[in-house]
Amino acid sequence: MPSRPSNAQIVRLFDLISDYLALDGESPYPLMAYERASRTLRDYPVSIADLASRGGLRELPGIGEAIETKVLEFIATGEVAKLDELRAKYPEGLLEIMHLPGVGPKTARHLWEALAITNLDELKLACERHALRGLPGMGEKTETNMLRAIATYEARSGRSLAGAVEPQAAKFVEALRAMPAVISADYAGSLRRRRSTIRDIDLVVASADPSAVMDAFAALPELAGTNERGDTKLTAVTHTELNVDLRIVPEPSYGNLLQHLTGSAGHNVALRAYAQRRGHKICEYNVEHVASGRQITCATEAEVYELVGLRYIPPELRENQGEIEASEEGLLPDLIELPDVRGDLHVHSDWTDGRATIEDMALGALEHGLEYMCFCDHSQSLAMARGLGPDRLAQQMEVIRELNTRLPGITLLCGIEVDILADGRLDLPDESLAQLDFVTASIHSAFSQPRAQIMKRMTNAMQNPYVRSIGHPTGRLLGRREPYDVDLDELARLAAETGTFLEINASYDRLDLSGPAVRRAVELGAKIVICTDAHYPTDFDNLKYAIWEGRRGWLEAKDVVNTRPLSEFRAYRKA
DNA sequence: GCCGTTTTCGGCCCGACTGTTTTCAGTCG
Repeated sequence: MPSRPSNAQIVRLFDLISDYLALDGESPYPLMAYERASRTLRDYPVSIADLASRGGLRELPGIGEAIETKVLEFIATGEVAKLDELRAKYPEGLLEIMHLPGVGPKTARHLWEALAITNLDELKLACERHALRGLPGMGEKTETNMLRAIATYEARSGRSLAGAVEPQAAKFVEALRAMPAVISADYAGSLRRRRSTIRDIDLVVASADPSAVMDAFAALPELAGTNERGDTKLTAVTHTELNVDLRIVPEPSYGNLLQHLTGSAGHNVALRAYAQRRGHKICEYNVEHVASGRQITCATEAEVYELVGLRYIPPELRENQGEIEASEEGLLPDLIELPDVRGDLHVHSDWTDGRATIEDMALGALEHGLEYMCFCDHSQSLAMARGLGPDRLAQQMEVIRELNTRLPGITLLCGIEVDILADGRLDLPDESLAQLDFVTASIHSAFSQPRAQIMKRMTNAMQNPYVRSIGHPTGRLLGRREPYDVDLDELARLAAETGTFLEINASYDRLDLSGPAVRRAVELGAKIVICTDAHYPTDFDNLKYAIWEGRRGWLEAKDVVNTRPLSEFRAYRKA
């Protein structure tokens, strides 16, 4: 009997089956069913194998008889016959190829059949040798685009989205804090610095009984297994195939270790050099006063910084980007916090690609303590999202205005996320835009245009008197799509000049603008709006990710327009 | 392959744009 498979192994099973079926030319609906099942299983927090063994699998949405049978087959035998059949027909490397942006199953299979390309390396070589342009439907541009896509793919290298991982890390911290032997617990590392992508979860614990903590931790149901275990350190792997490092120290050194493991490496090197010049030596267990040889342990991180003569530096700033100098000179920013945000100006509904009604989205915003919110559904050119033309937009306005009269506690505004078309025109006439309280303009097409054309589109949009903000200004999708070729400095200058706001989009696979871009934009005089781009009522929870990204960009509430009460927000005018 | 106050078959968000072409695959949220 094989050992119990991890959730990630089971999820991968169905990802593979649907990928191979796509190569095989199967109709799209079984594929969609496998993909849906895969998403459901991926989000399931504890052992799927246990659930399946109890016969509970079919209670999950999207799991029917066929998929349950395959999970049980996999648990019993470690194999699935259907997948083995498919594997025998196609080289595995085709799957990577078909997941490149701009490439699909048909193209991947075509490349294999016509040029015997079976993996990314061979594809790269073929592009470099211009072997693709001889094939029907492919040309010079195809080769360029594929080479760029391969480069992006190779750079992503196994990092996970912080927004997908943080809830799990927070649960680990909660579970640790509930253990009797635990005095303090936090996550550290890049997750604590609020990087948008992370490699693993670092957990730090203060306890006098490390062995008891490790025993209890290793038994948590979210863990698929443990790898190594010493006296003070344990490494494990979650069902989602994320590595978790647990470090345990005595309470007096907790601040030292937390500071050390939060990093970044660059920050710690700079901090130690700074401390050395002031006669101190910092290590992960204490701060040593070199002249006297006295070693001082720090129960809190703040003490570490105080001991070397610095003001406390928030984790988001610890990237060796001038934070030590700013701390020394008393010039650290007064960073924005989640409760500072009073309104959300980018919310979708089921009138386009949102998944909830206008009323449910409004209630979601109300429950999250927002004072105002603006519906900005898609405009007509985004047909797949059933984007709004002038007539449906007018109808939607009536619905929103009516609801606004009978929903106390929150003000509902009418807006649109209008597409900036490939030629720079907006997707709706000014007469429509003029009716609205707020207009966000976004690029959703022709991403690969040269910088001059992208900037022409941005300029046209920002110079429109009704466009109040630019949505997800660079279009990046973390780990999946590079930003379009935006000149950030020019964008920020234009934003400042025209009085157009720049968005921090809170979707955790966007976080666009990025922290560093925010810092630069504010330096150049741009004002920021922080928006969820919510498609579900629960998406208002994502606001915190945009706050984190903003904090990484040294952002203060005063530079964010939707931290203002509604009356002040309304008073902002375009230049 | 899943689902059902459309219950055991017939739906499954749906149309313009891009790069390459003369009929189409893939992408956009």
